[in-house]
Amino acid sequence: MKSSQSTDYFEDDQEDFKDALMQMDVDSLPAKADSPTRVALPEKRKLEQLEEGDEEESDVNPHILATMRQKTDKNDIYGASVFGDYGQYMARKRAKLQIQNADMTEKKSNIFEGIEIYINGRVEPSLQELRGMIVEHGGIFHAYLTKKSLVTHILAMNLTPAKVKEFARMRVARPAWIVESVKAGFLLPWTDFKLVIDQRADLAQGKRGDQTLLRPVQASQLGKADQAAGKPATTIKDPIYMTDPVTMEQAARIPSYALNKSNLAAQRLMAQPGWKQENTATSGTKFINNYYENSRLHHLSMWKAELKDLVSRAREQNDSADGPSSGDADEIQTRKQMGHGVSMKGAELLKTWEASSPSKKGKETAQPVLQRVYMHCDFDSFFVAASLLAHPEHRGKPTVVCHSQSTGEGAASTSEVASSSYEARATGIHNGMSLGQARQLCPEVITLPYEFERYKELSLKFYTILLSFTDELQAVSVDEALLDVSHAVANLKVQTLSQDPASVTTDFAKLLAEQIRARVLEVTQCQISIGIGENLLLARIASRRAKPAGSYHLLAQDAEQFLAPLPLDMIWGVGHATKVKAEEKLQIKTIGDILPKPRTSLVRIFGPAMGDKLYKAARGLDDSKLQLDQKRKSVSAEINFGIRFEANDQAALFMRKLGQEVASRLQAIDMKGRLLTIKIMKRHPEAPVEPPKFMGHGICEQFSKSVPLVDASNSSGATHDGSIIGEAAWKLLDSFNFDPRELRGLGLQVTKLEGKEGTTTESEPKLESGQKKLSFPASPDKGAKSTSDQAEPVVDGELSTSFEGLTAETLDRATLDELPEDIREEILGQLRESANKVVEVPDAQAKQPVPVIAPVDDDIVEVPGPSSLASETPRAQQKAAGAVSASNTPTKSVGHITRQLHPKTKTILAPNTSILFTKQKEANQTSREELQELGIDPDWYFDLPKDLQREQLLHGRESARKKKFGSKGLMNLAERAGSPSMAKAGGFGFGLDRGRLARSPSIDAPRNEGVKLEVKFPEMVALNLASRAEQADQGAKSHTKNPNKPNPPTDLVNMGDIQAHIKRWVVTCHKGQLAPSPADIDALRKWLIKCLKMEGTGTGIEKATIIMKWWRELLRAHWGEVRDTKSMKFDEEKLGGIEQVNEAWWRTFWETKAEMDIVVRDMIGGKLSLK
DNA sequence: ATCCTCCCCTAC
DNA sequence: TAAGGTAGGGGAGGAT
Repeated sequence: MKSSQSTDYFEDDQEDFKDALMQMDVDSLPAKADSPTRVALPEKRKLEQLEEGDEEESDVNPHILATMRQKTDKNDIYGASVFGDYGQYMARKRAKLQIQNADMTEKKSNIFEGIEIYINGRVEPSLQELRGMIVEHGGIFHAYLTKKSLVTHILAMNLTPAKVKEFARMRVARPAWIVESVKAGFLLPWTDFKLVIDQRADLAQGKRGDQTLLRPVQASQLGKADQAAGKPATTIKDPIYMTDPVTMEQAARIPSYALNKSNLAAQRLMAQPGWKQENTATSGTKFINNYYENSRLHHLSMWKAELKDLVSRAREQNDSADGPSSGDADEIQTRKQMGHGVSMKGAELLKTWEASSPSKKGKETAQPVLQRVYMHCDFDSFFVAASLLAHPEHRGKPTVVCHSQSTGEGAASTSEVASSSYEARATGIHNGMSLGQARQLCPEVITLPYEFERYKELSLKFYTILLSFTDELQAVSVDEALLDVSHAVANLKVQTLSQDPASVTTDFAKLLAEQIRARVLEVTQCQISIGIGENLLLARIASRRAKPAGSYHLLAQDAEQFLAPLPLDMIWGVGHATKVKAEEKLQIKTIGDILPKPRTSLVRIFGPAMGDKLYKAARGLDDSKLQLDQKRKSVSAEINFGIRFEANDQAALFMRKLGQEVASRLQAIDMKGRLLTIKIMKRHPEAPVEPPKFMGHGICEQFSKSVPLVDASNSSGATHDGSIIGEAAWKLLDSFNFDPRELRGLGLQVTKLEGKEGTTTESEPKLESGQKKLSFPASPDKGAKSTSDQAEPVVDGELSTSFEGLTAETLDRATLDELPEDIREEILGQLRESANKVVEVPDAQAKQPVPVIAPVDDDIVEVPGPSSLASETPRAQQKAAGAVSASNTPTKSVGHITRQLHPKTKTILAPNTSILFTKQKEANQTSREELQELGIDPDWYFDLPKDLQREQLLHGRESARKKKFGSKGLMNLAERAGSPSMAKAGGFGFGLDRGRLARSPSIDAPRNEGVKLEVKFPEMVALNLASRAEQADQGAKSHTKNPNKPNPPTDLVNMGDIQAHIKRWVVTCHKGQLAPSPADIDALRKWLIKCLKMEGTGTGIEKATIIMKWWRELLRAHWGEVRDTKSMKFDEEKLGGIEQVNEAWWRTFWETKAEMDIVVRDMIGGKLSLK
């Protein structure tokens, strides 16, 4: 590993800080040390922790630090400094860089950047050697321990009792930490080397855990002594990792795990029937919805599915664009020509060039092989980075993202840290630990709430950019992707060489990586790191080394040496279990330890696959390929949190709801399954009734069982019927005869999937036109109806936050052309605007990638198929339409804009399509007949004020036109999830938060509701609630897209009117046993959100609260409470009918509440209270 | 031998 | 209060 390849920080903007630097006293750094001695690596370490190991910025030199501190109140090294906020943060970064550059001769890396160390007592290696290593790799050595706060860590091999006490709040590590980190090339978690004074062995700990943590450790911040009883205070982090201890074995790994300790707070709450009913799985649907909305892991999974689909469709689009059907795909073509990776031209040229070059000869000439280049790109502490965009004041401070926002100092929160800033990691905090543990390590740690919406937006931007470089991309997760940039690199090389032949020695892969990084930083304001390698193994490992904020090309020739000192689980696919097995059976601790082992031994112990993987990995080899276009093999849903039943009817209700959940997910991707497997977690007899983790499952025994699913209406028996699945699920659970009170986790998985017709594997045969095979059968695709007389497809909001949207907004020209001119102009204008935002400098600068999203989707273009489909759900329609039109007409793209790039607030307030179209000025002349056809009650209609009548009418017409495509507004999750686009996406909805939102009314409730009643909620302005500023704001952005359109109605000026309006809505729907229509829901939600955001926060929130309470009361009065355990016996008709409508209403209510909570949280923190 | 089922393991 | 999901790879061992 050559340091020359190490990360480059902010190489672009150094000048800005010249002056800042001038003021700084840049001392020469100490001399270098000699090579470290080899030391065994600690056994536990996790990838994430390694990542954590790299730290963020801070000052390089004590003098600078001191200077900064002088002007600061806090001693916190990461605290505010003279430069203030973000500016200073960046300044320090640069300052550091400058200094490093100035000292280039000595500096080997930045491994210890931000680390300030004091060495206590005699050490081995010697103090001189350690000091050399520290300084040489970017750290700061302190000869004296004047002010403890200036030192981030202390190195020692032993401590006197007095010192133990003195260093009680410090991080004390063994010298091996430095030695091993240098050897590894990046900062290893210091906790792995925590100095243990009293050695009792200890051992491992939680899997994710890293630490070998010991107990008496330095008394460090952690905690006090060790734990002994399951005091939360155990040593350091006692991971009560959630996911962790499920079995007794796992629990045993966690020294501090309070096996016998019950969570008293939880116990107390659980004792309250009311609380339990409201907050545990006992409440059924409400709990499920709420839970999934807030589960980060659930979101992670959903996002991944969506992104895979996004990428899949992007590739598909490109494929067809390559084909003969050039036609309208100009955008695609353009992108291909401009982009780096799409065109093969460069690669071909390069092959030719290389083939003809003297060095390459022989058969290669005939078939030159393109050098593979893979990149692993991911964000640096994604969640935190995302939140910091809105809270720049916290930059540079130890920050974590978690659910609990309680400020209580002593609060031993069991909320899990999902993401931590590098500053936080420097204190020993790491992802996966509880907030309580984090607070022990760093009492002043700042907690930020989740912002799922934002993550998705950033992710879209990220993927959009990546796709502009290459479409050979594998979505790994919301913040991570693997790229095959072989062609892009080749292109860049050819391009550059043709202009500057002298640049042969340039590392074009790294050059490209920096271009990508710069682009992502520019667009997202977040740092990503990129690892480069000729295979996936190397690329993934290189990205660790690249962090934070850098890129690193791990050359094959250096691979073996680079990998040797790394812990086994740095290898992708190797986790805790494998690591332990390797150590126990073969004494293998590092990747290098694998080298002497024969392949046969490895295979014998780890099996053919893993054995071979390890054997190759040690040699830097890996033949795995990017996984593109995988077909779905299973669909599942499980909840292992908050499961606390009293009786079987509650468990039965839950299983049925879960069955419906799984069914919904199957329907969303248009698949059916033939095998149902249930997974049960039951409290371990020796585990406390209430585990340490609040509402957690604690230590459990697990069971599973499967049964074939049989759907009489389908020849193969495969089904996606919620009733069938739900009933089978309950039977399975019931067959175990478990005491319902002992259940702690339940899950359902459906396998043996098949597509609409035939098996998943081959559903494409039916696609006629021998076009290229569409990799994603379920994806409808761009077959836009040329004849659509329905303007509806041109949506804007719809894509907005959904991933598909990201994809690109593809507009059907014909559709567009049919729009009234003013509206068309408006849309095009917006698109242009967006485009400009994204595309840096339009035009032909051939080298800059065009950040335009791949023209993937068609959601927009999608038009409902023939009327025969009308009776199906929106999703089904989409699917069907897609299936039919799939390979024919290529999409006509008018523009590809990523609406996602718009600021969040805008997204939220942006008018949805329905408004757009509704606003068309048309006479509101109608007849009772038409009204009835539109599902509007004539009497009610004529009672409305004129403006409202118009709204209603237009809305009704629009709805009728788009039939069930209803929710186009999509600004809110709910709709998004329910949108047709999502359906095809294969994801279950994506709502930003929860798929189910979207689905709610449209899927779970009886069909044909949506169109019936359309209630248009008045614009905020009309309520006189909005301040002048708000009005101005609205006028400027969120208002209507049609400038000519007059302001909305002004009749509803008081709360009473609004309430009456809602009442009408609820009552009318109740009469017809209709679920709320997406359009109405959207309208109400938008109204509420606007209300919340009004100037003078308090007022708006208060009014919104009143409305919510009012709505809730109406629901209670007309629909009653949802959870009626009595009527829970499975009755298909019931579930399929009224009960579902009922549920749809409640779900809508709670989802709306959740959505508002998000807004409120962003505004003032906390949630909306409806008490 | 190969396939199927029931797991465990891993990743984010 | 907290929100410990979800999908795919693959191994062990039995059925074919």
